[in-house]
Amino acid sequence: MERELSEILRVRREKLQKLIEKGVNPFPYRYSRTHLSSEIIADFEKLSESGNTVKIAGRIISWRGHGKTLFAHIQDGSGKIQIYIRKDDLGEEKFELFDLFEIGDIIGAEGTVFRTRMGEVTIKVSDFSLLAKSLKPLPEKWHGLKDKEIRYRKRYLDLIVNPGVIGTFVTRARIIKSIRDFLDDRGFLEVETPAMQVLYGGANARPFVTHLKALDLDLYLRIADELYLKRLVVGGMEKVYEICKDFRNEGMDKNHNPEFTMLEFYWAYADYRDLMNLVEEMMFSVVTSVLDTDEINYGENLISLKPPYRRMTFAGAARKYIGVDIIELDEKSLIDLAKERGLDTDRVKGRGAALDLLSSELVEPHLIQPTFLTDYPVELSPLAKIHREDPRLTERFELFINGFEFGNGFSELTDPDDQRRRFEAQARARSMGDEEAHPIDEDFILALEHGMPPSAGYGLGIDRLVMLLTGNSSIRDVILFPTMKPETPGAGNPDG
RNA sequence: GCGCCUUUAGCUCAGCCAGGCAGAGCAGCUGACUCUUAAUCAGCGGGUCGUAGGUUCGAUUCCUACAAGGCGCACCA
Repeated sequence: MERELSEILRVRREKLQKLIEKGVNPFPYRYSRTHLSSEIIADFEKLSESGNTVKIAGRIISWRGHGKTLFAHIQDGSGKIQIYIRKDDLGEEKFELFDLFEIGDIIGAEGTVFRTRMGEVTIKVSDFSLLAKSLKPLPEKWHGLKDKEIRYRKRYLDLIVNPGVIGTFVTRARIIKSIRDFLDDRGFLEVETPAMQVLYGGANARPFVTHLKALDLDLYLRIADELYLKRLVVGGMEKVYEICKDFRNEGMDKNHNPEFTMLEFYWAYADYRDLMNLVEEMMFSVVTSVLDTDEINYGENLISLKPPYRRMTFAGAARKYIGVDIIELDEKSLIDLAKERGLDTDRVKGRGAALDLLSSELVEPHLIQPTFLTDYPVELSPLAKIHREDPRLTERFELFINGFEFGNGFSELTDPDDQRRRFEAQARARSMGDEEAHPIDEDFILALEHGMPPSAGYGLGIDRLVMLLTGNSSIRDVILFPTMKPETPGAGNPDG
């Protein structure tokens, strides 16, 4: 230690030392608890009548000393409960030992259950032991920990002192479980595909690159698992899904973290219409099993996730919200239209990008209640099958809720020759400077050449779904450890 | 990537506009208190004012650069 410890830290070290001198192991091995705090509160009547002893364990989060008695709250994984300590009950020596404990310490306590004059369920402690000494002070109990930087960097503190944070991540886990249950129940098989790929694909995004020394080979972290899952459909896995991290080397903001969690599933012998029915059923199943309701308050909007969801074609929605049949326009007319509506068209390259801009800016914000936008222009969808009634379109849809996209699905392109032509169009866009355009994946085309059954596939950003169902407006609040810069330059280098 | 804002005690925040000994509440320490609950009462300690420069007799305060974070815009899921 170069710097002198502040008093607050020095006192904690001194208490640790005194405990050791008294023969107390400040970091023991185990504790047999009989109840969680929530169980004691739930079973209070029975426990108090029987007079049975309960044993709990957790962190001291508050402390109210009264001379020869003391109240404190102990927080465990299920909640918190008050303990009551009396010198008369414990004897002088034991009671004074408690003086060496403090807020932040993890202790075990046993005793009988009663209700205080103010009505709070409380444990009257007959014995206790130290389970872990805390050498750092906790953030304040009343204001909590507000500094977002510390909350994200030291999530453990956020979890200890800010009520509701654990709940967000419990909900997250339930959402993922309910998706698994839904798909498992319908015969989908969960699989794992490579996170490190020789060639990336399945989305338009810039990838991360890493290097495998053993093979002296550059590898890409996956931006999507689509092309691998479709290879599995070729191989006869007719219903597959994967929930995994994808990695995209792009901007970060409250809707984007460089690593994020995606669900993708593929369903052989179905088309995008079947898929929309399944997706709305899945969304309803998830929200009702997790929240016990099909309605969500998000911001100012009350959103109902009860099927059926509104379905509008891309062109129809544009006619309704823009008043123009944009699908009939060429690139120049589209850009003129965008400029006319005050949009920034500087970065727009190609007809597809112009259509995308118009829809994103002028249509999608209107889609508050769940809406499937269908039949996207072929330029925007290099992996989707051509529409059976209009060769300018694909059989693709995106689901919008509250103006944001909650998934992207289509009748999968299974014609290897058409797939090659689409890849080649992407390659041209790439050579024109579109860094996010799809690279040609010969190995994937080869797989299609062996014959892929007609299929429908869907992708859903899990983090955004968690945001929707937990009412959080930043992706960083639904990811336990969001990506952060190191506090000091070089702090991430293990060799110093 | 651009713009705006933030960074002061362990935590939550004042102070800065108009330069002059570094402040409060909680937490901590000492004492009182055997049903408190933001316990109360009396007293005490605690600071690299984000980092580095500049201006000045003197900088937490003014200026510049840098760093981290937040919000908005742009891009994306």
